[in-house]
Amino acid sequence: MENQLYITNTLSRKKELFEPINPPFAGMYVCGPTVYGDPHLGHARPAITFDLVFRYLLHLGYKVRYVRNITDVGHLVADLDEGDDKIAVKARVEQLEPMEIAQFYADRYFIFMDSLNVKRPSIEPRASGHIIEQINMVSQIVEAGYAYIENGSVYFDIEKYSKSYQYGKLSGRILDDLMTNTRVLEGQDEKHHPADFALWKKAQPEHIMRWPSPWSDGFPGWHLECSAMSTKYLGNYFDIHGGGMDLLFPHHESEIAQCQAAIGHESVKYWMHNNMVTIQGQKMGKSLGNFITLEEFFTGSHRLLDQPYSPMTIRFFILQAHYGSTIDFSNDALAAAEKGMKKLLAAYNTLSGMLSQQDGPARPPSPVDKRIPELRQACYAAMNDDFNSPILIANLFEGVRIINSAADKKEVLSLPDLQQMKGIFDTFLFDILGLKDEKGSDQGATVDGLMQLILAIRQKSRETKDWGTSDQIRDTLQKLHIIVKDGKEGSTWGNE
RNA sequence: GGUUUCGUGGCCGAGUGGCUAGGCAGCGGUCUGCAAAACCGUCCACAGCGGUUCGACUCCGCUCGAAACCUCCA
Repeated sequence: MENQLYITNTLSRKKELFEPINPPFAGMYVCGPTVYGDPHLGHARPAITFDLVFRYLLHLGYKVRYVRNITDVGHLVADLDEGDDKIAVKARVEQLEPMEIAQFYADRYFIFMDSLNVKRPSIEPRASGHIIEQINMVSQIVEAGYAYIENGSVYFDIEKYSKSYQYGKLSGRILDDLMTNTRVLEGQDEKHHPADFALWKKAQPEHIMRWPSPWSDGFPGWHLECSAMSTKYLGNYFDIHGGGMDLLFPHHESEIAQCQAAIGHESVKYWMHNNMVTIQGQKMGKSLGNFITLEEFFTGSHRLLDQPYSPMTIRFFILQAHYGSTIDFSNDALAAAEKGMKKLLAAYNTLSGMLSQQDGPARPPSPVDKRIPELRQACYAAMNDDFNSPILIANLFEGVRIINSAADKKEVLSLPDLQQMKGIFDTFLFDILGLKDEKGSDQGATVDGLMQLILAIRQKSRETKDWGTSDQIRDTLQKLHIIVKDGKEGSTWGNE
């Protein structure tokens, strides 16, 4: 029980035991970004959430294929030209090729995800590269009788589908409500029913992104790419499909219907949804003028920000909440996250220092502190309980207390104890939570050597009680954002 | 209006029918040349009203409040 992974399945809204369909393989598909704007905090949340899932499944030994798409085509813009394409609209404004825009923002996305230490998925397919697969899927749905063709466009027939299957099972919606509550938009008169959605749209003459198909020159409907690409790379039945909660309806609901209609059965075993990031209690969005890009977070250049926040601070901030909860952004919360994370990393460095000084006075070699295996077990229990990263982090802080107590000589840990503790941090803090120490990486060895020299000189001045020199060194370093800490076994340094 | 998710201490954020979440901030101590850090101790909770129960922050109902989705949006 305690060594088994449970996942909250949106379909059942319950925690279910994770049993992969074809162990030791595991397939996961996550809805990726639409690349028409700079990545913001809202992009970071699902990327980090499913990075955590990816990392943990890998750690458990699964051979994971993680597919995350790039949407570079296919989203309709309802409030502009009907049938237009979001990327094409922006392109026309800026007088650039649509693919140029998509490429630019896809690259930006990759850069910022890398800085957040989000592992690259196994495959990152683009919708524009899978038009044939999408056309094939539309054909399958038409042949199965769950779609109709109007004037070169193809629509999914919700009423027909609902006779055999339940449209709305994922989001809890009822078709009757959809009938009465779906707003009737202009230009939707081709639809037989307001809830029907486009599988293929005929392109207007001025529409730039278009492809030939059996029905018309046009482009695929919004929900199709994920169904086509997930099943192409993961098979007709795969383990996990993830995404933001805002995609539950209609996107994922429609994916279920498309796969059911085209393949004859559903394609996803576990649905996972991360909750939203809010700013001052509201979802961020362009229209609200409150969205903050990742670049603005890293540079501190947005008016709502008191200071820059590093990528790892953002990552830690997100992981400090469970993926199923909303997290509300504030400067106070981010500053607190930053301090907490630094404390965690500092303790790890303390631990490494203790291990590197093992040649010195003998530590008791054998007695193993039972708190340490218990801690490891508690860490696994947290992750197995629906990827509960906040509990995992709380457990690691328990480890921090043990480490610091030992460093303070309040208690003694044996060498195996220290090594085990280090193993826990290596595994959970770095491999699974995916944090990393941001202090200078390339020149790390050089800087460290210089600092050891400076600290040695300062130590001499302290021994002769030359407090002026000692404080001068410390104060000057502080201006360079380097903090010197005087401990019982000499001084150590770290970045502010 | 419908669907879904929530309302926890100064801030963020877990969790549970009776047993300490954790972080940040505050307060008191220990340590220290001073400082920082660290360690120990400590204050501040479970929106409101009913109900079930030996006992509810945790279950049920209602009220109030918030968010997301229902139209592209992570």
